Amino acid sequence: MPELPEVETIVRQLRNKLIGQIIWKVKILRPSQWKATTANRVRRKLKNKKIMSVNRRAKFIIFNFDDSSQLVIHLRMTGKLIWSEKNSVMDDYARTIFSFASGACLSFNDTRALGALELFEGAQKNTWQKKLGIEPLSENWNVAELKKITSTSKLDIKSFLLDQTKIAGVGNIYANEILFLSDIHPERRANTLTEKEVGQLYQNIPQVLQLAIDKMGTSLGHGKQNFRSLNNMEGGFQDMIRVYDRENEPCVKCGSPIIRIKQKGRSSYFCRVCQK
DNA sequence: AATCGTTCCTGATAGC
DNA sequence: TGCTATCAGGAACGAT
Repeated sequence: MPELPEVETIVRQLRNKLIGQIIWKVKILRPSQWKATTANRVRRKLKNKKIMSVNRRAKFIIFNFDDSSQLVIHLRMTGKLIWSEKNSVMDDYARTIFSFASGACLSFNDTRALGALELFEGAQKNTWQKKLGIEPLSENWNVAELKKITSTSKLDIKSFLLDQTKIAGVGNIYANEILFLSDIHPERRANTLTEKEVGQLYQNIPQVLQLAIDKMGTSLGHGKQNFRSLNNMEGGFQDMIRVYDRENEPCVKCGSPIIRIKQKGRSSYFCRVCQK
């Protein structure tokens, strides 16, 4: 499941390929994944646009075009991007294929088809990200703000970490890992955390995400839902996972079995001895 | 305003 | 073995 580190990995790989490319044709095999528009409109609008830059905000991938419009892609659970210098390799799960004037193409593959694409232009530009919270790896990341937003939230801290309007980019794997490293029980209410615990989160959130970027993400999962970055490249952070998907396995610190619970329909994994 | 439950989607898996 | 029911979960959405 692509979270901030996985999306950042893909964005860095895409930059090397996409900047300067001009869209020639867009083949849409699953129109429902294009939000608020029709396949015909997408095809018409995107033709001849030149990609000037590729960026990330939270878990969103952004293509900025020469006319200042932007294409925003969210991979959700199983979205993948496949780059080809020549013709596209057809795949059962190809949902939208971008062909470029250079002859290269980029295929958006998505097994579960939960991913979303949207084109923004003019006044709508950047409105989509207004609701998103602080970026943990940006200069906006500061302990005073983290203290403020935790102290005013009644959410349990695990759900807080997943709430994109609070902190942008953390998903289920890293939320669990961050709480383990911070010795915080996932069911603790955000507004009950001590100053020391908020300090732990302040350090561990960017630290875990940055380490995961260095490892090019986490390739954990079953079969076709396993994460791969551009062109099916495997990440390396799965070897460093301490609690996620380790139910009943021994805690790496104390040896007691890792517990699994559900919070708002999401699995949480933790050590009941180490996390208070 | 903040929080909660439901929905989308399909391969993997558990249980019979 | 083969079938069926359940699960995985990010975020939009409507309800509270």
